[in-house]
Amino acid sequence: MSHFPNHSEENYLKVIFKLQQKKLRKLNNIAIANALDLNPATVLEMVRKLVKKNLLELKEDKSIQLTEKGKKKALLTIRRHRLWEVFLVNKLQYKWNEVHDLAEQLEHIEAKDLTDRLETFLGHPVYDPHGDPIPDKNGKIKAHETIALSSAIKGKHYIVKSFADTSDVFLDYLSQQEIKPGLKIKIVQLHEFDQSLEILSGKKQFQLSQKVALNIFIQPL
Amino acid sequence: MSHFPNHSEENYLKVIFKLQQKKLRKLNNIAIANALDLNPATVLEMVRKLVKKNLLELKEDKSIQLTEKGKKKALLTIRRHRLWEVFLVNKLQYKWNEVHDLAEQLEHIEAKDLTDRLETFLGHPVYDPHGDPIPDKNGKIKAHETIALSSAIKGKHYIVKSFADTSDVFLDYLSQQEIKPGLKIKIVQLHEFDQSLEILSGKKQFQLSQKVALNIFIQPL
DNA sequence: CTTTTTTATTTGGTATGCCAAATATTTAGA
DNA sequence: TCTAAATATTTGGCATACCAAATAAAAAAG
Repeated sequence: MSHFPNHSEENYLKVIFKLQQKKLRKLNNIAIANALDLNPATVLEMVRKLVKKNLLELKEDKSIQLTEKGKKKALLTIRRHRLWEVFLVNKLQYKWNEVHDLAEQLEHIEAKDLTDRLETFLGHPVYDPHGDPIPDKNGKIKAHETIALSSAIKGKHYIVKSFADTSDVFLDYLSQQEIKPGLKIKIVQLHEFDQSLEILSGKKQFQLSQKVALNIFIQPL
Repeated sequence: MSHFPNHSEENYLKVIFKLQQKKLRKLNNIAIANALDLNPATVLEMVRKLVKKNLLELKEDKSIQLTEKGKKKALLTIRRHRLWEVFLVNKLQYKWNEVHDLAEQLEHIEAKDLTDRLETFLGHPVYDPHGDPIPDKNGKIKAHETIALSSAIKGKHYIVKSFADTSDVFLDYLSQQEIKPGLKIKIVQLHEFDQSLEILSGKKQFQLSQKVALNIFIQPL
C-alpha cells in the first residue's frame, strides 16, 4: 500500500496557495520551508517533483507558482479542511480555536463522495468557524471584501470576519479576548506611535497591538 | 510533523487481534502476511518492533500474541473504526457495505477527545452498522448481560443500557420519548397481540412497539 | 564593480515500511 | 527417521520524505 503520499503533497500545495495569496514578493523555497518548518533542500526536492507533476511551475524570475491544476488541488484540500472544521465545531462541540490541527489530519482523507456528503450533512455551510469561505466542489471560492483591522478608520463600525494567522497561540489569544467571527466592533482610537488600536465591542473596550490587528479581517458595517 | 507512524502499527495490532479471536492454531507471520497482504519478511520486521515496544509477545511455541497493552491498543483502534462506520452510515448516508475502507483511514486519526465526542454525537451506539460491538473508551467490549426490552418480564424493574439501532430516526424517536441510557423503568403491561409493552418511568407511562423494544437493551435492577 | 549576504543546489545520510530471493530451520508426512 | 513441505530469517534493495553541511550562484549592499 502506498503510504498516503497525498499528505505531503497536499500540504505543500495548500501552503503555497496561502503564501501566493499574501503576495509577498516572489515565492521562494525558503519561504515555503519556513511555512512548513522544513529544510530548504527538502522543499527543493518536492518542488521539482510537483513541477514534474504539473502542479507547480517556475516563472522566468524563478518564483514558484501553482499551475491551474495545482491551484484547484490546493483549493479542494482547503475545502475539505474547512468543512471538517465546521463538523468539529457544529457537531462535536469543539471550540472554534481548537480544531485547526485536527482538521489538518482529516483534510487528507479521500473517498468517493466524502466531501460532498459531508457538505450536505452540514447544510452547505459557506464559511468555516474561523470565518473563512469554503470553496465549492469545483474549487471556486467566494472572494470576500474584507480588510485588515490594521487599516480600519477611527470612529467607524465593523464586523469581524476572519483571521490570517491560524496558529494555536493566536487563536488562544483571540478566544481569551472573546474575539470571534461575527463580533461587531467600533474603532475608538488609533495610536500612531505603535500602530495599536482601541476597540469597543458592546460595553467592552480593549487595546490590540498592530501585530494582532494585521491578522484580523473585518468588513465595514 | 510526524509521519503517521501509528497507521501501520495499528493495522498490525488490529489484524492480530482479529486473527487471535479466530483461534486458528498458533498465529504465525504468514497468517498475518496474508491478512495484511504483505511479505512475511516485512511482517517479521514489524513483529520484532512491536515485541520491542511491548505490544506483542512470542510464546514458548513461537506463536505471536498481543500483550495486554497491545490488546488495548487494538481495541481502541477497533473502537474508532466502528464509531466512524456508524457516522458514515447514519450521518452521511453511506451504505453499510461501502464504509469499511473509509473507516480504515479515519480510525487512525488521533486527537484529544475526538473518539469520545464522536461517540456522544452518535448517541453512544453499541453496535456498528455491521452488527459488531463497539469497545468502550477503556477498550472493553461489553460482554453484555443485557437483554432486549422485548424479553422483559411484567412488573419487574430495569435500567436502560443501550440500543441496537443507532439510526437517526430511531435516536430521534428515543430522544422524543426521553429514553436514554440510565433511564429506570418498570414494565407495567405486556400486550401479547402485537408484542408491545407499557412502561413506567418516574410518573411518565408510555407504550412501545415490539420493533422499538427489540432495539433497546436493558438490565434487571 | 567587488564584497557580503541570501538563496539555491548538491551531496551524502537517516528512518519507515515495504519487496524479492536466497537460505536456514522447523514441522510433518511417509 | 528421513525427507519434503512449510515457515522463519537473512540479505540486499526500493521509494518517500526528511536532514545537515558543503558549495555554487544570485542578489543586494557598499
